[in-house]
Amino acid sequence: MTTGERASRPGGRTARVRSDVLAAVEAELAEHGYDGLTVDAVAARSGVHRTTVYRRWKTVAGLLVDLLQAGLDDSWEPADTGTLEGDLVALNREVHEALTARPSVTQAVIAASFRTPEAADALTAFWVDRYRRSADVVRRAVVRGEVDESIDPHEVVMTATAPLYHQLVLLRQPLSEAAADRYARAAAASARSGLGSTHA
Amino acid sequence: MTTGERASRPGGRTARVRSDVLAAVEAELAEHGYDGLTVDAVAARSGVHRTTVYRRWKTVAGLLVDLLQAGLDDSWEPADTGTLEGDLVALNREVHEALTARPSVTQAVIAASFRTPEAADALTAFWVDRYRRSADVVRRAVVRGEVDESIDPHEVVMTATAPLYHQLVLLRQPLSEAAADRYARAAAASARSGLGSTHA
DNA sequence: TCACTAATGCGACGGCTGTTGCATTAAGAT
DNA sequence: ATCTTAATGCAACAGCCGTCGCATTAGTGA
Repeated sequence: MTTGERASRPGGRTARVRSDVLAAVEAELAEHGYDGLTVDAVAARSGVHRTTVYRRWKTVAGLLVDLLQAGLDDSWEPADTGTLEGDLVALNREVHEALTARPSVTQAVIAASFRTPEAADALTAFWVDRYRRSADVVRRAVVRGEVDESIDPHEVVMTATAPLYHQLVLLRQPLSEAAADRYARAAAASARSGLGSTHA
Repeated sequence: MTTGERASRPGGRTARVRSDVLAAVEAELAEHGYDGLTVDAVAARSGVHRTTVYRRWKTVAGLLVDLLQAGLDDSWEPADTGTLEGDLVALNREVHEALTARPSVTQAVIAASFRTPEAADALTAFWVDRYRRSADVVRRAVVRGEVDESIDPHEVVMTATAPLYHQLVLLRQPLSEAAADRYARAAAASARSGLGSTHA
């Protein structure tokens, strides 16, 4: 992210068109979900011509990718509550909120990632970045002496969050916030007892 | 599944058309993946007319759903190795195999489930059934006295398998069979130490 | 064997998607 | 102010997708 945007003519109109289109994408997404997201509808709502949208964003997935990058909060970092369990619970609540929100932009982007490789790559990059940052909660726990250094940070975070994605995205079944908390606590407990060690 | 097939005329041609079309779907899927799966291509390859395919299966997703149901092994049940850990490892290897196979019908069906509600419902039903049966491995462990009866069977299985789906389907990153084994063992250990209790 | 009719084949159509060539507008430089 | 040219607007087009009305084929029962 923070990809310099070195266009040869980044002037007023171009920028205005982009923000108008992305706003339209978000609105259409909210109204009709990803299935109802059409280049034509976005063009009509934004007041920009169809051809322009096709030329700059190529596909519907491209629009979503751009929206994702534009809205990327580059300063995101996991909350620091002082304990591994608290950090993981906070993390899982964020994920839970993102996946159960109506409409869920996250769900829409996931759907898009199954259509075009570009969307898939953008989403993978986004998540790799998020998981890399999230691993800090485990490293902090190691520093505090809360867990052993042989623990694999990535796996701990994965263990905590994976059930949420699995249940809400793939299985498409309800999952309470309490259940999300439970998975977080289970991951924390597992790490503290040394079960997440890479050479266990 | 085992839905009686009470068509008003289930005669020879109808059955032949169905098997020809489904065979074509499988072949097309193997060659071009889900993205390249077209009703027209399926019709051409099977020698059945476009209109017929549209009338009986409605959409591409419908074809996949039917393929899924036709190939459904209705007698599936989890392996019984004698220990919870062994059962979960065996389970995770099955999931790992299904998700890393090329081409993966499972991956294709997942992709389809993001397009039409019918495919989503079929997939959800399929998975609910699988997880219900899989929960037996935990119930057997309870009977053996291996784990406490307060353990939630569903959550144990979920904890073991979710990371595989998350890593291979959503994050789209490689995952070794050894890593799959590790997640299975972690879930087993967590259950044995009582961390998966519903009232923990 | 013969009628009955469900299932399929066939051709054509309307709608939507994405592309292309050309005209027009407006940002940036002199 | 004027020029240059990137970015956008515009209209028309080809291609694909899904549907419809009607003709034909082939199970099914008498």
